[in-house]
Amino acid sequence: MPKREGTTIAGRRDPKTRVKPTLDEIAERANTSRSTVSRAFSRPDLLNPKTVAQILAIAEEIGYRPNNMARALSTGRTGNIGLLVPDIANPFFPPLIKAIQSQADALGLCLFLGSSGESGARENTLFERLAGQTDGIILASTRLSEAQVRTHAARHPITLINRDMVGLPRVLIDTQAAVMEAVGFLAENGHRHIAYLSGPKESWSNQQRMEAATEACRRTEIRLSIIPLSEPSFEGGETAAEQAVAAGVTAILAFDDLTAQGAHARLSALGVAIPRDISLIGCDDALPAMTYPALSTLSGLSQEAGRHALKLLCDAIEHRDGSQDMKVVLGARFILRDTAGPAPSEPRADPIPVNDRNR
Amino acid sequence: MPKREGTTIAGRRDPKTRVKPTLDEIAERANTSRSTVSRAFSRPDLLNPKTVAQILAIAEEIGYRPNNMARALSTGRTGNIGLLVPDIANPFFPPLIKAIQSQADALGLCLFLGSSGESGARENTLFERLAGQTDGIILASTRLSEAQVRTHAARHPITLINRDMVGLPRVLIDTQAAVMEAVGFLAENGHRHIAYLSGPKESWSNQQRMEAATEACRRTEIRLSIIPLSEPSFEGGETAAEQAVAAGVTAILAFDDLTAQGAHARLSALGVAIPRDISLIGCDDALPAMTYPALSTLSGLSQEAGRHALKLLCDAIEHRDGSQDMKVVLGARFILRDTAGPAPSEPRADPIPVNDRNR
DNA sequence: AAGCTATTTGCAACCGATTGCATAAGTCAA
DNA sequence: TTGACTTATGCAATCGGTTGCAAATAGCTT
Repeated sequence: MPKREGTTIAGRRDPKTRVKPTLDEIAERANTSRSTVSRAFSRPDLLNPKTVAQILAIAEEIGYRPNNMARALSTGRTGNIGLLVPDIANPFFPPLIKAIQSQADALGLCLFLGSSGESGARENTLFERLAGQTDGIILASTRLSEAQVRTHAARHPITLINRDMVGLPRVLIDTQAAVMEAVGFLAENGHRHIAYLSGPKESWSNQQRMEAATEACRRTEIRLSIIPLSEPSFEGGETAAEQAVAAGVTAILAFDDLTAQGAHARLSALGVAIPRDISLIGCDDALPAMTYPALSTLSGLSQEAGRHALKLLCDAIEHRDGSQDMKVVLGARFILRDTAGPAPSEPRADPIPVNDRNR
Repeated sequence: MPKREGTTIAGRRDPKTRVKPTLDEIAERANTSRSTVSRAFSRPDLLNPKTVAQILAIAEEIGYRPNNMARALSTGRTGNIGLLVPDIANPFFPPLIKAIQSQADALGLCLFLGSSGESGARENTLFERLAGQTDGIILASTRLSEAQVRTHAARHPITLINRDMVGLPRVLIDTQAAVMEAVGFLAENGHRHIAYLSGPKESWSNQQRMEAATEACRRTEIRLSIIPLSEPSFEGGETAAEQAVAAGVTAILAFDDLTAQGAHARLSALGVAIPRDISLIGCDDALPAMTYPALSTLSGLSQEAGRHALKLLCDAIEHRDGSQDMKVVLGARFILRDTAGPAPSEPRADPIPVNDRNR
């Protein structure tokens, strides 16, 4: 039995000595029962309007706030949702989190946020902790295996962002077409050897991009060097950029904007001019025009993704029966800004090409 | 009575038809009572080790997860904490959120995140919603009035970040000395008229910075133009930068890094070279080296702030009695990078000064 | 005034845990 | 064998709500 303020009388605690007002206190003051007070909030249509008014007035007066946890225990609905991301500090996520938070807010839902630090194990732990106190969870760019995700999905409503699994509600930002556009642009501008800075293996987005880049390079007969990032961070981008330079590429396609910025910084430090010597293209448009020169990238759509994800999650929570296969695909585009241009050997405005374009 | 899976028998629901395992199910299988099972988790020292082992084995076998909300209802402890920020997307906050999340995680606490969109009203609503299901709440850069904060603090443990209120636990990032350093640097480099892009009125940080800038300019006899930002965002910075140019300043001190980046973008678009024509200094070091050229700024310390804040909050939750006046102050420093330099009329490496430095 | 339906309310059993108190079992000395 | 202590366990109340069902009251009809 919890030790708290208030003395005990027959039945429940004496309302007068209680600190936080409860239904019972209102009931006593209104000279009615707990059930009636409860209904004044949840089903006022069942009650005499005068009764409702009186109860609401008293509630207001003593500053009553319904206890969410007690309600959840009784109804099985918590009014909370969870969001798990690999890394809050990665600029791709804040806009997404913001979109979800703000929409959840509008729906009267509270948001739990977890950052797994790119670790599947931590993501699992967080999921377990949150599963008990949420109605559903959104996994953004999950690093979990398909089996793990399915296990969780069997016990708790889930929506995925940037992970394609049949049977689960999911929102996908499709960057394949955009990657092809980007490679196409590079091909047309004389690039013959480019690098792709590859992100986490577990990342669906990374797989998609790598696949698209490979295919596009095959078609345009461009040589592609795939350089794995030690981690999808600014520092990872710095290191990888150096390897790209060593490989002798004229353009770099980075896993995301953060690594692209890391690459940018390192290249600049090495005296490599962008885009004169090397063209640089990011992904996600997470640092919109926040960089100078403005980074060429693939449009992000993280906010739209967040909105759709919450919508799908709510649907999934509603009719838990329906194992309907909901899938929303958002198409990204290539955004040409100032960090990508012609290959160095092919001067921009020079009427006389120095090199043979088809060598 | 909630309608759920499972048939009802005398007393509680029939454990066999239940979906989520509860204490009762374990109790039945272990042929013991609910209390014993409960103690096997919370006070195993009170039990026969063999009993504990058996119970844990069964729990493991059937995949038992304690119901957090039931526990919270009974103990009054939720194991959750809340964090309210004005804008998740402002790059100052993600590192702070990340630090808090990761430490909360280590303590086994779950984190609710709310973004108020710079609105005090929404912040209030969020607070109300979270108060019922958290043990305490951290308010980062709150936009609430002192009275509002005190009202909340009277009912719920609170810790403040970047808001100085006597009697409440708070973590302050003191940028005044850093602002003075920055202004000092500008003075020494020949700047005679600078602008401060001023953030939200409710922001303590903004008040601090404005105050320090005013004082430093008075001492160094620099003219200071205070330009209020329409909002503390990239766009706000763009607009304000234009006004700063119109005012004819040679240096800009921005409320934070985000607005500084906005200013940077607009200045570049206007053909103003940085730092040749105008020096630019941000605040918070939120975009560390993520910009090019690297932004001069005041060190952020948001992660340290987050860590301290969670620590203070936990203390406040422990001994709720103690209205001890805890205050942690972190001192920021001026970080000179590439966007600040000599005033334009005073050439950097020119051995023959064109203007009189002491004019 | 009796009969019947429609509205309002209250009773009491839940939700899934925790925990004060009492009882049962085990240990040991006399 | 028995009383005095420990040590382990169980009983049952409690946290603060929700809700199925039944009882009470009100409103109409004839």
